[in-house]
Amino acid sequence: MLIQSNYRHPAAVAANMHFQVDETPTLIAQARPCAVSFYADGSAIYGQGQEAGPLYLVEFGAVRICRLTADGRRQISAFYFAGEVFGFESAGEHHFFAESIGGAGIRVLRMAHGEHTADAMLSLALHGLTRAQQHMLVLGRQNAVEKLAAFLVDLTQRQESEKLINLAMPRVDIADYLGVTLETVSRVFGKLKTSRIIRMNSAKQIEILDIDALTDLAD
Amino acid sequence: MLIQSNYRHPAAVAANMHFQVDETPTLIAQARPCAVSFYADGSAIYGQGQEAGPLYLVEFGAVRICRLTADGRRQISAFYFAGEVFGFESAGEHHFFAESIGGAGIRVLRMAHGEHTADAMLSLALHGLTRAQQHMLVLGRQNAVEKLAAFLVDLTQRQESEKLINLAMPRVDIADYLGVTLETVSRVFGKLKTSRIIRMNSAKQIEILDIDALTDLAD
DNA sequence: CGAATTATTGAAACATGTCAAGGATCGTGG
DNA sequence: CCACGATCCTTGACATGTTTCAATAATTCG
Repeated sequence: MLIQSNYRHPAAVAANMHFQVDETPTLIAQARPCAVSFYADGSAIYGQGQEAGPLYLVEFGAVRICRLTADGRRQISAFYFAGEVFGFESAGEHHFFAESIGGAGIRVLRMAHGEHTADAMLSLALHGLTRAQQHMLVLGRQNAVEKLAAFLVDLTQRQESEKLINLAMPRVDIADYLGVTLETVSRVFGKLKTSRIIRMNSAKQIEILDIDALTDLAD
Repeated sequence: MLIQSNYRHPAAVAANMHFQVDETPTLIAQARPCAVSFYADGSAIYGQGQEAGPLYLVEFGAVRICRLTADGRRQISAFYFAGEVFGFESAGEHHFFAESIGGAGIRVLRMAHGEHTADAMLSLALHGLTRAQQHMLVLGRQNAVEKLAAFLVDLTQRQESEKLINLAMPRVDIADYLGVTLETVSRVFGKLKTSRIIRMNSAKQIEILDIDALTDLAD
């Protein structure tokens, strides 16, 4: 009928969560040290149905968390970048896929049990919940321009540079994150360009020219 | 209809627990007993910016969790019914509103600190996160018919009766939960009626005639 | 019973999706 | 280093689902 997801998935999915920066050192300190694994572009870090347990720290690159409908439409619920932790799930098995975007280095954090660990994880989980609810507002109540503005503002806040954004993911991933099509993403980028709000040095590198205008659009 | 202030034992409400069924008794056992408060239709149980801390158990009635955009658009991120627990937030202050729908009895659960409490809360938070992600898929990738079907299927699974649904909330709340307008909700109800998938005894009472068809639509 | 609220239905406008073509970019091998 | 194919991105024209605006009907409540 309607809304078609851009990306037809071959198979995998992952977990969920967002990280709380403050708690990350605590978690890492309590984890048993593990080597960093490299995941090639598109490869699954974990998948739906797989047993959950460890957390994952992104050392470099990016990760997407996604879920599919029966007919292959895809929703990306979150992106994770260097320094961020993901992999939360209900104790038991994963309900989503976690996949590398353009190649990523991932460190596994095998958590010891204990009160401190539980507190740190709770804090992370609650933070993720808050982010998830914010994203529901974007998905349910914002138009395409507002969605993309919100996405860009989020990226500026999570990355080092205030002005320059290097998009790790292709348009189709942005589309599936925002609940639109990749064509719409492309068109909105065009509008933001002609409005002099952003400038594009290349398809993957965005320069923020007017962060106030962008913030206003984002809500 | 109203079960006024009669405390329902956890075991008795376990059947319609939306959150992790197993953990609710644990939480209640660890909470210091508090009286049940009544919140009139539309009144706030807590609001944005307010300090978070306790959890809340719905004794009767229903609750909506919502957030507004700057220009007044609203997104409801979750409903909670009798026997369910809500009030999770990042430690600190609430980022959303919790409001009574049509009058609700709420018991405050003031949690002790400790490992068991943290584990139980973590479990609840992770479950909530999984639900949030599922709802993102609905908001971002499903059309109006699929959205409403998913909503009805969810209700049948959370309420006692398999066939009869008593909608606690008005059409506008359903609309704001599903990210559509109330007119669209009404029109989709009409389609489901003419398709013989549901029947409406009144605007608030829905009879499921073909749960398989509904489940198929929901995905 | 009447007023206020809530729900339904219709017609038209609009945003976004769909389909299609062309252009840019990237990586690889000659 | 260039050429080539594959992938990714952009843009246009048109179709369509949903919103918007408006009017009527049903329900609730005092």
